[in-house]
Amino acid sequence: MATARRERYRKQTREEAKAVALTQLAEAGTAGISVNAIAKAMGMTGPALYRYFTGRDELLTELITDAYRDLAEATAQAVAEAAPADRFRALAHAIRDWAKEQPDRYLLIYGTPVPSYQAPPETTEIAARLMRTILDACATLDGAHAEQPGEPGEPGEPGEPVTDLEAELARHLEGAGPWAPGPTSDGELKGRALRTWTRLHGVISLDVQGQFRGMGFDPSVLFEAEVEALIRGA
Amino acid sequence: MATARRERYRKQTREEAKAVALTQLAEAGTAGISVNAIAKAMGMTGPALYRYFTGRDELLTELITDAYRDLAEATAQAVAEAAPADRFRALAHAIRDWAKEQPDRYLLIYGTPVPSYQAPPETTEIAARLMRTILDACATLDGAHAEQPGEPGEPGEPGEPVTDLEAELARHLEGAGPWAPGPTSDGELKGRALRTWTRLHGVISLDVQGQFRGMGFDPSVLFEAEVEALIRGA
DNA sequence: TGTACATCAGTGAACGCGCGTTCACTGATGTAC
DNA sequence: TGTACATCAGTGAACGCGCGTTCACTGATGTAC
Repeated sequence: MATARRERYRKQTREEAKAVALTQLAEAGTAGISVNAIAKAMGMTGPALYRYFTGRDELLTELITDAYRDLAEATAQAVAEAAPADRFRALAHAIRDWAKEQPDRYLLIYGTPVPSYQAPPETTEIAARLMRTILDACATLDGAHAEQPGEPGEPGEPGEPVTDLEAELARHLEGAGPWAPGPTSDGELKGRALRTWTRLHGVISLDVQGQFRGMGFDPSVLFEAEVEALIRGA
Repeated sequence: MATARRERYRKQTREEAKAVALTQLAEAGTAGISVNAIAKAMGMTGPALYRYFTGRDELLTELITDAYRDLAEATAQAVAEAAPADRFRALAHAIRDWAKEQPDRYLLIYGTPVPSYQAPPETTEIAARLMRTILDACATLDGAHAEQPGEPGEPGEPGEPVTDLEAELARHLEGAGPWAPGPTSDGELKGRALRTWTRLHGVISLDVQGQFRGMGFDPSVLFEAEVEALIRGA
């Protein structure tokens, strides 16, 4: 079918538009992403882009979901490829590496939310995928048992539907008491995952935002210290 | 002098403008802060505001430095008022409380940086004041000695010039090796302060950005856990 | 292989809008004698 | 207390700009016979 070629071109143009949008994001932030400017950069006029996106919001949404998916996939893959004992470290470094390579995309999803922009529910679902990978990685840490659905040995299988993380978290947390210091209860595991998330985000986001600039120390050393502290179970 | 009254009105108008700007910040983010709209909300025309600010950038800068100062002062005061044993907890809660009360101002200074906006050096200096308070609070933790200039007993004395934190940090870090696990060396103290900063920021920023929404757990419990972990020296 | 028709990509003009900023000007408020 | 002058606050018109989005239209690319 010749229609397939047309379809391919279509996809290609969409991708190009998003790529240009990302450079605008890097240069001028979310507010700097402009339909007209993207079109111009691609050598066409503004309205042409409306053949590919219903409007600016759809483009933005696409950028966001892409970023979530990208990060989740990169992380899941890194974890899957690592030896069992290295899984947690692999997780941490995968997230940080991704963020450092594409700071603007990281901030797009984990930075200050775009005001008056409501993310579609789809977004939350993809975001949960990363959380799931973190959970699995935490389960590989010493003493943690592995009764998670989706065996920790193969974390983040792509096709598998994401379990209802929210409800799961809620259940475990109210069941075991919040982060009870008992020996690796379920609540403990969830707490670990959450703390992993927040701590990694703490170092990564401040680093990526340039808040460490001029402070005369190596952010990656600080990051390493946090990772080891997490492994130590602190 | 009648001139004093005029001066007072002037200051008052500036403050009102900034207050309106803050509501705009809350509603539409940094990009939503508009000179014309602020003026209209105050019942005057756009150009009138140019009697009070040289332009939009000065207004923005003022908002940012105000936020830094406000947070630093609130924190320093809370620490100073606390009993020695409670200083660290007081620090942590002061920062979080401030952020939760004024999420937009917190994100203004510790969120995604305004693109193409260069903060004046003055900003860094004020930001260092908070870091200084954190350092002092960390020094009150078990085993830490207190040879910091500006006695930890009275942290954050307002008038005192901020010591060159950057150089200080660099010196200590290269001197003692980065966060050597020795018993409360200077490097260790600095590492603690940094980790305190990044961890608190991790929980606070994600919370304030609404990333925990719908996850079915109480963010303040997570925060508490992090504070206690920091005190435990983990 | 050729022709008739449908679908799609892209253009150019136009819409209303709000932005930051400048400029010349009017009144009001202050100061000095 | 009254008058002459200087300073300041605020207005209204105008500048150029870029934005998202719509609309009618032209060509090109595909499909069906």
